[in-house]
Formats: sequence, C-alpha cells, structure tokens
Amino acid sequence: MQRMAAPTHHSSPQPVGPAAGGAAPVFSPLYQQIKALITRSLQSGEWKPGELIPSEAELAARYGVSQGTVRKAIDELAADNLLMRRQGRGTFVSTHHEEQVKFRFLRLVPDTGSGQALRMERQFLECHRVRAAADVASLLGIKNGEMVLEIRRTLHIGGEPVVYEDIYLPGAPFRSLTAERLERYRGPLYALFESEFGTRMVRAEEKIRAVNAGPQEAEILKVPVGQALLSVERLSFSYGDQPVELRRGLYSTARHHYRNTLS
Amino acid sequence: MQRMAAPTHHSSPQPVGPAAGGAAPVFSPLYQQIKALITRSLQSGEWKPGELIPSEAELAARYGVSQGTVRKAIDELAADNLLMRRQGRGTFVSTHHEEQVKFRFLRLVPDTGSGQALRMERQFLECHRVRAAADVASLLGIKNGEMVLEIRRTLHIGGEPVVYEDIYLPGAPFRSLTAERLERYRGPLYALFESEFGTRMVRAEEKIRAVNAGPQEAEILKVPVGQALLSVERLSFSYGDQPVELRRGLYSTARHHYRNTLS
DNA sequence: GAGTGGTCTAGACCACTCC
DNA sequence: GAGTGGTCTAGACCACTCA
Repeated sequence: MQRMAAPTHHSSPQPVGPAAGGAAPVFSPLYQQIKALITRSLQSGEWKPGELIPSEAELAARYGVSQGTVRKAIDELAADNLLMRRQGRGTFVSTHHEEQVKFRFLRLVPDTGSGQALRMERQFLECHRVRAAADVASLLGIKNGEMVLEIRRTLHIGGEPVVYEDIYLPGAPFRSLTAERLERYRGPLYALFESEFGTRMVRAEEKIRAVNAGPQEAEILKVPVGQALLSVERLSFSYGDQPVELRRGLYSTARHHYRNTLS
Repeated sequence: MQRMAAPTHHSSPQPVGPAAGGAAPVFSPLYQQIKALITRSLQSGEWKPGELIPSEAELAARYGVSQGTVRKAIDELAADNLLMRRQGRGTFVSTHHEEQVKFRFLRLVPDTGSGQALRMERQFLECHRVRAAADVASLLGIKNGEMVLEIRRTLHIGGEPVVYEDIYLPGAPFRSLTAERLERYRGPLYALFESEFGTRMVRAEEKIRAVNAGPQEAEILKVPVGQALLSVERLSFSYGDQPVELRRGLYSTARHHYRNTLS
C-alpha cells in the first residue's frame, strides 16, 4: 500500500509538498485509503450483508499495512454501521436482518413505558410503476420522467393505524419487485431490498414537519379531518452516498412519538 | 494506574475470573477508566468550557499510562462532543460559545436553499419561579413541588414567529438568573448557562409529535387556530447524564422543517 | 524550532468464541 | 487450543500551529 499524495514514512524520496505541480496535494492517511478499499469491496458485493469479512491480520497482509492501520479503518466503518465487530468471532457486514437493528430507521415509539412488545402489521395499498415527478426524480438522482416504483402502505401498531406512507424506488434495480412479493415477505422492507435487490440502506436524512390531515389521510389513519400529523420525508442512501429510496410518510402521534437523540 | 476488577497485564497475581467471590467481576479497560477520570475533571470544573486541557503526554504521565491509552480515551470524549481536538494546538473543552456549534441542538432549518444567513430574534415573554408540576419534577429529577425557573419565549426567524417554547430549569443552580439578565445577553442560552451557571449541556433527548394550535399558540405564532404544529419536548443533560433542562416547544413548520440524520 | 495532535508500526498479552 | 477481536505499550515520524 502506497500513501496517496504523500511519501511513505519509511522512505522519503520525493517530498510532495504543497504547491508541488500546481494540483491540490491532499494528504490522505493510509487508514482512510484502506477504509475506501473496504467500502469498495462492500459496494461491489465481494462481502455481502451478514457475511464474515477476512480477519484484521489477513486484511493487513492483503493491503500491505499493519494490523493497527486496518483496525482503525474498521473502527470507523463500524462506527458508521457498515460493519459489526464481534469479539472472538470476527467482523461482519451489517445487515437489516437482525432483531436489534430492525427499527434503526423508524424512530416512532409508543408513549407508554414500552415494556410491551409491540405487534406491528403492514398493509400494502398500492404497488405500481409510474413516471417520476420532477421532485422525486431530483431527489433520487434520476432523469425526469424515468420510471419509478411507487409503493403505498400503512403500518398498524397494536391494531391501530399509525403510519401511512408512499415509497419511491428507482425502477431499474427494483425491476422485479412485485406486489405479490411484498405481500409474501415477512420482515423489514430494507432486509428484502438487501437480500433480493442488492441494495443496502446505510444512511438516511429526514425532513419533518407538521401537517393537517386531509380527507383521505384522515380516513386511513382513523383521525378527524384536520388532525395534526407528523410528515416525515426520508431519503435513504446506499454505499457511496447514492440515494436509492424516497419515503413520504404521515405519522399519527396520538399514542406515539418520534424520538431523537441530540449529541 | 491500576486496572479495575482485573489484574494488570504486566503481572497476573490473582486472576479474578468470573464468579470469583460472588460479586460481578466487571472488566473495565484502562482507557475507560481514564475517560471517567477526565470526565470527572470536566464535571468538577478543573478544566472549564473553552479551556485547553493538558497535553496527551502530560495526562499519560499524570495517570501513569501510555499516551496511546490517553489518546483512545480522548478519542471517545471527542466523539461525544465533550472535547475538541485541534491539531498543532491541543485539546479543548467543548463550549457552546462557537459559531459552528451554535445550532447543535436546534434542528429547525429553513426550507429554502439556506444560502441566506438567517436573522434570528428572541423575545422573552415570561421568566418566573414556580413549584414544579409532577411531570416536570420527575423529568428533571427533583422533588415534587420544588421550585423551578420557568422561561417562556419566542424565536423569530427572518422576522416571522417560528418557535414558542417553555423552558424549565431547576431552581437551585439557576438561583440568580433574572429576566433582566436574559434580555441583556447576546448569544445562545446554553452559552450563558455554561459561563455563568456552571451548567454545560452535553446531550439531549427529544420527543416529537404533531399537535393542533390552540388559540393562544395560534396568536403568538400567527397561524390559524387548529394549524398543525410540531411539538418538541427536549430534555437536556449535563455531564454524568444529569437532567438539567426541560423544554417544551411548538415549531411552526410552514417555511421550516426539522432535519434529522439517521445512521 | 518547540510543542501539539495525527499516523503508523511491531509486538505482547487479554477476553471471547468455537471446535 | 486455535483463531478472532480488544487492549496496552513504546517508539518513530508526519502535519500543523505559534512564537
């Protein structure tokens, strides 16, 4: 492994200092380069979600760096939730197939002491392909008018309707996703996307506001027209900050709230 | 520095294994102990917000461990935003007196491209002492009926009323905070709390829901009665997870939204 | 140039999991 | 007992800041 835009610290043949050649001489630490290489292997599918990646020693040999350097790279990837370390076992690619991580992206929790395990039911109302509207296309980074998959669904918690949302997915990668497949699948959608469509959601950004329920939403969520609802627009990203899903949801916050931690 | 509940790795006199003596033999890494010691120094005020703490080498000598161990402790404290490292200068205690960190806790941003610097104005409507209601006392960890300081205020952004909130502070530490002092102060409240009341906000938890505006809120935020508003309840913690502030805010999300990042 | 944090290495030993 | 990640050390050198 060679340093990028900087000499190795074992030999200093050509000290590429600032303004050497005119281009910006960005210093990139070795462990960042290793991090990028590992990310590339994740992105390319060399190591799939849930799988064990090579040990730190193996990776160190493979990249020609010390174990400590690989370790620091993996530390950061684990902090970003791309990898999961398990002492004595090894390092695994993170996956949405896991009890503990199942609600990493749904921040809605019951008001009550939550000692109760909550029964959650999905209901798919729509699943069809449409031409992307300008705003949707722009957020998903596709061409205006390109095909997208639109899924409309509700979430019932403890028997009550709580979430009503529209999900937009780029048409190409999700070509083969059907309503029938959705109905049949048990488990988080993100787990399905990951196992069958090679798309792992890694990060998301949400824009939250309060809106008054219209007639349609009111009926579906069983609230009066005009009832205040939480509007949550979520854009999810896969490896390499590529946007791959847009969700527009309405949350009924009568008996639930959106929980957030600031630090 | 001696390891806690575990022998040092230089000598192994009494391997305190599981179930040795009946007490839970919790293994605590050295760097965690260092982290706790540094936190204690922050909490005790030995190093105040904005100040430079001793160099890694000095701390290593002081605690009798290697620099690498101190480094790992500081790494985590920096990740938690308790400390800030600056290459070539040293490590500083985080502070709310800083442009970049000023809006770390206010997640409301304008819908527009935000290229514009937003003019923000505060207006204090109330500032008095009251006996804490049961729910407030419970959240702040004080006795029911103890005195708390209640501050009511609005925030105008770009000339429009956007936030209306109630702030509850425990009476004792904020004994000397007056309406007059609030009016006179320029800058974030958290910066004032930190410099004059020795209370630094380190972390917070928010519960968010949507509510319909009542007559009073509607008038203050200049929206129709019944308008959907974001209700944000924030509990802020100081060092050692001690709750020290409760805020109940209503945000008008006509031209702003609450931004959140999931990872 | 002195002092700080930042990176990288090499090697030792510990804690944990699984065979 | 072998193999993994986790901790700790010691030492070297680099990048950056400031006087």
